Amino acid sequence: MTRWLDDREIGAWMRLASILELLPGALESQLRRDSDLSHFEYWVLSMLSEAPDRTLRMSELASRTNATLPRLSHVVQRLEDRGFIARVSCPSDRRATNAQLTEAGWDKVVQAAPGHVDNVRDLVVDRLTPEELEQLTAIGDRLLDRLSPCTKAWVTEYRRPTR
Amino acid sequence: MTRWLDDREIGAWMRLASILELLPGALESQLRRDSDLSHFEYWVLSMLSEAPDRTLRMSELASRTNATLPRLSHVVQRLEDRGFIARVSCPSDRRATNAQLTEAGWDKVVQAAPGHVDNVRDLVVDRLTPEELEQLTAIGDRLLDRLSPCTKAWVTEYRRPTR
DNA sequence: AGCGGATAGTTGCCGCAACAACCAATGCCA
DNA sequence: TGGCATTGGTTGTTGCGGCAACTATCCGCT
Repeated sequence: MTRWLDDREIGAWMRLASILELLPGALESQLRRDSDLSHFEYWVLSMLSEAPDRTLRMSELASRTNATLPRLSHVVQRLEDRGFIARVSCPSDRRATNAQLTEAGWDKVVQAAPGHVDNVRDLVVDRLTPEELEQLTAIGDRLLDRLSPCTKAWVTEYRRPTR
Repeated sequence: MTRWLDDREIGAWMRLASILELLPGALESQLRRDSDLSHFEYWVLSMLSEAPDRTLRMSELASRTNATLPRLSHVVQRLEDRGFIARVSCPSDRRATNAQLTEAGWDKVVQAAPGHVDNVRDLVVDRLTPEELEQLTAIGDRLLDRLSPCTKAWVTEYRRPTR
């Protein structure tokens, strides 16, 4: 017996579904235009830029970017071809691969970050009051509990490194 | 001078970005598995099923599904090949095309809807309290104001048709 | 009437994502 | 130490989304 959505529930869901459809494109187009990066590529470079020694294992990088390993593998491949990342086989466990940000990759993030952050502010952060920002955080936690508990765990403890 | 994100802002943004990455996949996989439809295809069929005469102009359908016209055109093409939609050139304006849900298309929505709604409940609606649902609605409105005002207008006035 | 611009859609091409199949190294246990 | 399941990644194929170019119709103006 299906419980259909009532008007309140539908309202919330349609808004979320619309955002799901619209926001990625808005993020992509700025990054593509200004830095020739996809949002996902930016995320990958950004995570590496904050990691100790600018290096992460593929599987760790995958979990921090919410990607599957095959997807990440392809993306890292392309970023390596462009000279932003180097792949180093891990000596202690030779199945594993470490992805390391190159100097050029670091420069790329540094160049891309300001425009991207401006865009995120313009599209999201600055649209919301501090209360709404907190509400969004709480709502996000609820949804991530179901979608991917380990993502939630990692996001919850995340602190921006001091630059 | 870029204003970087502080810890609260980053927290909210990372949660939203993660949801952007994870939720679409979770929606897709249920629909693909149970009904061999993408989430976007479902949305298209669903909008048609609620329209008068089960018919909408391509451009109107595009705006209700937050799609570009080229994208919609491709998708409708495939749905037509599968027998779920018929395209009829509009007599009053022969540039325009009307997309109409066929009987088979109607049956498809009817068959797919319960599982999809269950999934939406499981992933989103039932994870949130009534207050959070209202907060999500308000936050969604704020973001849609910037992302796509006409989408917001349409979503705001939307009411589920009585079945 | 007829020309120019705007509107409505379609088509072709390219790039990325999902999935499955695959390979290689490791750990475990007989 | 040999066999086997597990883990960590990579590769190949397929299908969808985005963009740009194109066609066809309509509208306005002279």
